[in-house]
Amino acid sequence: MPELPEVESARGVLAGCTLRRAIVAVDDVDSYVCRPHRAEDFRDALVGARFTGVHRQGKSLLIRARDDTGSRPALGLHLGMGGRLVVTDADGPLAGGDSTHGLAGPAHARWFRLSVHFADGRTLHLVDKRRLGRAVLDPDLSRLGPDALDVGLAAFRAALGASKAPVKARLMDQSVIAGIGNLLADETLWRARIDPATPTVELPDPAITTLHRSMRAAVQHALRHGGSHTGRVIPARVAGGSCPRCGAPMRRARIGGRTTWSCSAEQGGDAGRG
DNA sequence: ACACGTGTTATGCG
DNA sequence: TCGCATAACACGTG
Repeated sequence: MPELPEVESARGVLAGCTLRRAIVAVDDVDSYVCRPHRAEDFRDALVGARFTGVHRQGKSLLIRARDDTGSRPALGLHLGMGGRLVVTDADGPLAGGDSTHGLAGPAHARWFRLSVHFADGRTLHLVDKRRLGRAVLDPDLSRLGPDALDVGLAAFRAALGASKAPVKARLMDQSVIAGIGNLLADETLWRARIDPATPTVELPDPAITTLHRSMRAAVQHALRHGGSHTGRVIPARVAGGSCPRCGAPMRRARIGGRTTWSCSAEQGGDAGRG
């Protein structure tokens, strides 16, 4: 699930349920997800501290921590392809829990990759079946581009640059714009009526403006409606699907290494160019 | 059984 | 060296 909207709601869970509580134990059970993993690393860094704030850039989370004497290493979390954050207390899921998935229950403990226990009985779990998520200390976010949620038009245009790469690959490149994944990229380009295979350098100024507006609209829509999967073109990303706007057949391709769906009429050929 | 996937990174090619 | 495309990672799901 995790693209920008899902990570933003995870940020809300952290900010609402985990701040200012003393950390009494840390289970960094999965040395593949928790990196670098030297024994006791996460415990030494966090036990005795409290989370003081949560920052999100793109799909990355940075959780600042401190104790009575000063700052501690920050905890960096990335949800990968399917990770989630869940907070529980003695009565069960408190936040981030999902009634359909029920990821907080004991039956799902095998997918807990990192757990942070607080003095008041709450526990934060990183739940990740696929183990493509990551937990690190003092993460380096310097290679991330501007966040898709608040990047302005001028910065957006500058970030895209005059690349020969397909515009969809540029949108998904986290060092260009942070937060856009496969679904949001398809939704953005569909809203803008731009062929995802168009070399970025061939996009005229008006198309860049449209693309910027469409990206922000796609992200805002996903934030308000509960996730990247709520996009308007997402249901059409199936074999035999048709464009929700014009009814033309949807076309499947592989761009930037990811399955890509676009409208064969509105996003074909020179649409959005010239 | 087999292909696929809402992500990131290392490797390979021109 | 630069920039882009692909493979690899891990594992549940259809």
